[in-house]
Amino acid sequence: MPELPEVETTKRGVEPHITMNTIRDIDVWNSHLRLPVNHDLTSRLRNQTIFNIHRRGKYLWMTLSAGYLLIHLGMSGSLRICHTPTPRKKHDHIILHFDRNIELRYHDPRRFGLFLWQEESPLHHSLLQTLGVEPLTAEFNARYLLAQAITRRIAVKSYIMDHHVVVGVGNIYASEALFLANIHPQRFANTLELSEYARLVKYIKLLLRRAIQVGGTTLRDFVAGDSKPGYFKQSLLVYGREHLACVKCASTLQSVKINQRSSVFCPNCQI
DNA sequence: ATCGCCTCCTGCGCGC
DNA sequence: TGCGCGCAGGAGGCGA
Repeated sequence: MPELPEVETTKRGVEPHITMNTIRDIDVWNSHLRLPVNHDLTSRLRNQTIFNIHRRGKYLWMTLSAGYLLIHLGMSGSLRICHTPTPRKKHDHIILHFDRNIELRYHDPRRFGLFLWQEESPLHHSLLQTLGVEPLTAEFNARYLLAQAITRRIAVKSYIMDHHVVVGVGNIYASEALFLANIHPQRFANTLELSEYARLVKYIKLLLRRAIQVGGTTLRDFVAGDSKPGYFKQSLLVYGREHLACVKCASTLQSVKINQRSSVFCPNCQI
């Protein structure tokens, strides 16, 4: 579910409720995530104050009194703020109980996410060490993409979704950005020119910024941290529109599988 | 070094 | 109404 805008929206949604608030109790209903939740999570977190929350790629991490909490939402995860008492929903796997009757709930039907206590800064964790540049910084630019692509004979769509290159570009935004930039998703990454990467960078930044502004794309059950649904989905131009008309030229949009991921594009506009 | 395939898991929408 | 099937936004690990 979450791409970078959803994760950023989640961060902003939960931030005012949990920063400078203290965890008093922890319920772990299911510890079987992508990596198992620390067996001693409850004793580690009890009576710790959360000082701040950060995002790196699609990872969220918090600084606590005596350590760190590293969270990834996987494909179906979400965090939400509840006020005691709120009935537990199916797949609410971890509940942090704070002062002021506030709860932070980690909900994840597919359990591809992470919820890890860390002694050291998560930035040193092997999972975060190999991440590429943040898409909304100056480091992410056409020259960088061109240089990194020299040895990459893979579909450009797979290339921009590779988080060792740039973080936070998932299937939806990759499809949308390639459409706006008029670039065919199956072109090999090492065949694009600088001007093409410049267009791609421009539209990736534009799409991500816009999605963050409106609070993340709504898909299925995504609800932002403050329980307000995002409403970006209606502006998707190709994702989920296979067989419909291209908004630019009215040709019929096609779908191909690229690395097991459905990829919708306009065969006329994208070359 | 690089690439593509597989996997973890549940829920949903579709066609029959 | 019920059932089986394919598909889903992530990302690490594996063999080739």
